[in-house]
Amino acid sequence: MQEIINAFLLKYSCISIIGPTGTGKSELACMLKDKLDVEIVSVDSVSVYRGLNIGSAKPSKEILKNYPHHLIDILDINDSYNVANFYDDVSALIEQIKRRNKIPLLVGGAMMYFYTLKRGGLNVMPQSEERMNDEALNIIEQKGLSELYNQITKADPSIKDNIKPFDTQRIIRQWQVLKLTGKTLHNLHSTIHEKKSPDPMSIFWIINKPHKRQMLDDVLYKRAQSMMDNGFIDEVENIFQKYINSGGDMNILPHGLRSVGYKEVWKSLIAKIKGKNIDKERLVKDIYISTRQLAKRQTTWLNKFICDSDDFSSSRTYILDCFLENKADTVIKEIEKSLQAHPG
RNA sequence: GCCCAGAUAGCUCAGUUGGUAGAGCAAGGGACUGAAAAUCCCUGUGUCGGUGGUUCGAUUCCGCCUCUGGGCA
Repeated sequence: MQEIINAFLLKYSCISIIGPTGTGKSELACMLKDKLDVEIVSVDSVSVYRGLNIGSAKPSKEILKNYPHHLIDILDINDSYNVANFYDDVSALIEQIKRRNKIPLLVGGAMMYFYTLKRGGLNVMPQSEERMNDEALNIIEQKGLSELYNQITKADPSIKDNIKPFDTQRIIRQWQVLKLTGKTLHNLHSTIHEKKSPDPMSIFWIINKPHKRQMLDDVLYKRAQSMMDNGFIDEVENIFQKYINSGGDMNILPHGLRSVGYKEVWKSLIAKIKGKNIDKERLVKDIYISTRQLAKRQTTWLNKFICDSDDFSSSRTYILDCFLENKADTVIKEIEKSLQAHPG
């Protein structure tokens, strides 16, 4: 086994298992850990939050005990986290893990996070600031979103090509960056990259997905149902109560709760306060639909990954059928094959 | 049995003073540089319940029928 690891680390920096939600990526990671000396790094924008367990499909406490994951349970639900934070964290982790002579195994479905690794980092530009977000939201409330949009497109009309008039989130971000630097994002994208680990050419990709997205439907429906059976509502309700008791505005979701499943349950808890009963069946259906849409967006990323890059036709990439039986063995075989392939 | 209200896109419903229709959601596709499980963009032919009548022309007006609510017996 040690030989494979040495050979792997000579050629690559990490393995990335990437795929839509519900395709068994985590299970695959654990199975791989049984066969290879890896350290698992979660690439998931929701599992980073403590307390978000059922809805994020986070591995159970027992599993985490035997199969520790980095970047899980590192934040409080009110903390914000973003690609830049992730990029810093993952870079540091990869270096540390390699130094321990183990293979970093990144697993998850946060496609933009992976995309950032694939393109070798972010351009240098200001951090997103909560304070400025509030300022922007204020302007939107008083004068409307169009006010911000007018400001940014006046500074650079070509922004219209990249940001549409109703894209609140991107408009706010662009407005911030413009205020802080006097430059547009587009300008800044042609400046220096923050170059950190890993080198994009040194990532071994495993794309874990079904042949057709629709093949996942059944899995996703059952998953929504079993979350409900396992006390998902209670999980969110506890967080909800604490949040309200500490003076939180229920109409403004804490960071971690702005995600599939959580936002649906949160909404029904607000309705419950107003005297409406929670229709569990309806909720399961809503969560299912929302999850399915997420899987669609993730698949669009994957298609882009697969289509527009030469990297992805190389020996560094393996497209794995997520419904296959012996996935771990298949992956190891592919890794060995890749190591035997032409050097470099 | 009688009275009233409905029947229009996969769903919820607008609408057409008569010239064969459009929103939201869903669905499908796409974008993506510090919120990304986020945010946004593009895509609408459907026997307008059936049938007969009036009309140049009916989804729209009228009759009958079927079904679904609700009320009265």
